[in-house]
Amino acid sequence: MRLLVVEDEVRLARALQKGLRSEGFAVDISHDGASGLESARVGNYDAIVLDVMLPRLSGYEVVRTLRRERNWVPVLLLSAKDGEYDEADGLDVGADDYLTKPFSYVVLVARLRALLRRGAPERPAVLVAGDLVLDPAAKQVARGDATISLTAREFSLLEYLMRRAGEVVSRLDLLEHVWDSYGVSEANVVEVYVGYLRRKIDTPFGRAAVTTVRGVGYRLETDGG
Amino acid sequence: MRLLVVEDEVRLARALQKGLRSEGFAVDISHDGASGLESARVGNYDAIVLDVMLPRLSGYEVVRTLRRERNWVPVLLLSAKDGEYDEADGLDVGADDYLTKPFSYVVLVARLRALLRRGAPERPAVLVAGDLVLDPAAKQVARGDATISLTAREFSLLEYLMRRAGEVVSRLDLLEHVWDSYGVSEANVVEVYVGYLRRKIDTPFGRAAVTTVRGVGYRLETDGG
DNA sequence: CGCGGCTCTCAAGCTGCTCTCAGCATGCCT
DNA sequence: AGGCATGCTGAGAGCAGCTTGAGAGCCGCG
Repeated sequence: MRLLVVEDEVRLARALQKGLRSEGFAVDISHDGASGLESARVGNYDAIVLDVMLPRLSGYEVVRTLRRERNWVPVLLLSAKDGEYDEADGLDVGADDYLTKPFSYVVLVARLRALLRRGAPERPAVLVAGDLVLDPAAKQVARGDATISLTAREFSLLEYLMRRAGEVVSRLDLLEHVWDSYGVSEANVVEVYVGYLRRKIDTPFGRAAVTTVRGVGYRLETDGG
Repeated sequence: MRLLVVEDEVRLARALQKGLRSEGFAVDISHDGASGLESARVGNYDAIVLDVMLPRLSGYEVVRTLRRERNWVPVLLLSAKDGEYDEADGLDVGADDYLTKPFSYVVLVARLRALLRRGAPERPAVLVAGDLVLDPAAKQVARGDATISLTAREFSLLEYLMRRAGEVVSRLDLLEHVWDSYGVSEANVVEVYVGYLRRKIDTPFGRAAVTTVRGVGYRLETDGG
């Protein structure tokens, strides 16, 4: 089992390396966010232990970036703060587990083992379809390198379509899940909003992620069109 | 994403509804166990937030009943007690996650997101006949590597034929099952549509998946022709 | 209080799907 | 082979369903 430990505090990093090695892990160390990200990309690790407070690039940024790049290596976050916000943020951002400093070494090893057992999570925290990426927590959408700004309604619509990517989703289904008021709305809200969405995520890129299936509904292509 | 919140404390329920709506969820409320169960049954929710201490029917009972009815909607339990027994009970009973009151709103949202992420419903199987593949959920058809675009009627026709692959299906049978209106249609709709279908799934590939059985009907070859 | 942005309604216009009809091709029986 | 029955196909009318633009109401913000 090959681990990467990203931790700027040198003594703690050393201690972890030594301890984990004695548990039988192969352990590499990075001391800042940027080099940690770089190592994570190329290193083919079985798991990563990642401090949140890091120079150059925070642990959050590192996980988020990895997940954007569809790298689902198990990540265990370490944070000095113990606010609830941190935990939530970390998990939202795509980490798999979380420990607050000061942590017990034994607990760390136990959690790591659990992570490795579980393997990479089958479902990432961000939704991906081809070059379309939607981050529910950050409320952000990107196509390729371009960040796309959506209104709340447009975002919900795209999120639901992406969660059911590949399937045809009916208008009624959308009314029920994206608009609270199922049956209340008589008019063609759904059509209108699909139109808005296409103008933002399809037209500028000359590709169609959202397909109309006449008489049935709409389908988001799993390959992003 | 459509959520049901079952919580008897009116102010908390309101607050949750407001907050979750601002996150982009569609939120319904029930104030007791019995009506919550009823809503859960018919509401087609993506997830349910369920208080344990409820009038008329406890949260435990609600989950237990749902699971008995083979309803696997993701459920997050909320409890005022914080003994470990509760958690175990809740999870035993079939809940997917658990929070103790007082809980952090941010954590609730993060856990909900995790639940929704996990709750990917697996798609129903596709129909296969030789190199012909039909996906009812995606409303898509492929022959070998080529994706074929069919109209709604053509799709229904092929789907019915594929479900009865190998059998000879009569015109009357098709009128009844593919065209709602059995007997209404006097003309040769079926022939016409079989024609359309062949032009799309047979002619371009130089093979005949649909065979005419004179005086009887049509048969879809199990080996795709 | 005015402004801008978001949500939703409405109506007009267009696309392309569905079905009919008529004529042609093919198969079957004597 | 001839003649009848059955199935196939091309053309086109009608229309349901989708798209789009314009604009009204509403809310939050300065």
